[in-house]
Amino acid sequence: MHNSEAMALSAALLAVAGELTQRINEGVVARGFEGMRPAHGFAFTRLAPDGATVTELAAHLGVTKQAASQLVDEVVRKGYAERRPHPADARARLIVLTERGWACTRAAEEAAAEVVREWADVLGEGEVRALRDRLGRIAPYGPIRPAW
Amino acid sequence: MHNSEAMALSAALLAVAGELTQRINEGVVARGFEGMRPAHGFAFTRLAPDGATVTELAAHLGVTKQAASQLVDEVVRKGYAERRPHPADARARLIVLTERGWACTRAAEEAAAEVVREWADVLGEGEVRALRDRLGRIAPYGPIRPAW
DNA sequence: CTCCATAGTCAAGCTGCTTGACCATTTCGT
DNA sequence: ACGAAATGGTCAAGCAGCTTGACTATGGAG
Repeated sequence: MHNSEAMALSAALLAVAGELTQRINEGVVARGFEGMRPAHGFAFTRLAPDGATVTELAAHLGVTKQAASQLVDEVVRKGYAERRPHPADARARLIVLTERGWACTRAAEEAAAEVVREWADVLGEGEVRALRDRLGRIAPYGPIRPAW
Repeated sequence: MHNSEAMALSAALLAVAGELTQRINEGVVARGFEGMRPAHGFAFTRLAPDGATVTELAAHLGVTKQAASQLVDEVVRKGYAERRPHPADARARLIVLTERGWACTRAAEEAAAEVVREWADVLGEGEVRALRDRLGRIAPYGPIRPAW
């Protein structure tokens, strides 16, 4: 595969990723969750199962723990999460989503599903599943980083 | 397709896009082009064919023309591009890549090809081509936006 | 020729991130 | 068991990249 083909793939991938992020965020805001940015959503996906500490969140987002703490301040102030004492470590705090935080997460899922449905209209359902499987096989493990 | 499947696809897509961006940028820096950020690369892809004006660049990147002008200042100062008088409009300036700018673009292509080759090792060459084709069919036309 | 739109820049301000410093608690080495 | 080092978290200051607002110079429509 030539370099120019690799660039074409890269460009398409980044364009699709950029549009997806923007569309999800717009969908979330349109559903009444104002002032939310994409980074909040990525934080929520880490907090969703059982909560997380600030340090874990920082690692997930690929930023310093100060930046993560600041982001937590913001979502706590807006009512999407709360800080609880950590059950096993008195230094740490467990950040967990509130009911409003869960509602916002569901809104993001709906918005994502809308975009994916448009892709299915173009590619067909099976192709979209194939896309998911293939991307899943090359997706890295590390922190989620902004595309640029 | 359920919402959770859409989210799985979205997460994989964004993770892959984030890693690709980071790896390309690291590859560019490792090849001796220090102080380059991903945004520079996206600017270069617009400048590459025949140059562009600041306003066109701003539209391509989805930022204000002041921000684009500032970015041009930076790449001009670093020797990757230069401002020339526009052949058809005395208000405008045509921003074109220097030889060093072209070298940097080639370095980005090599770095991208390296990452794509790793994908081919996992998925196979045919699957990667299929990925490119499908992403190309759902890629939007508008400005290239940062993933978040 | 007049009037408005457009290309570009200068200046000021904001936001989200970084680095550096610090305290409280846990964990490790002996 | 105890002191030292590591870890979780926050406060504070600074910075980079972006925004809005204001302005000049040129182009184009009537």
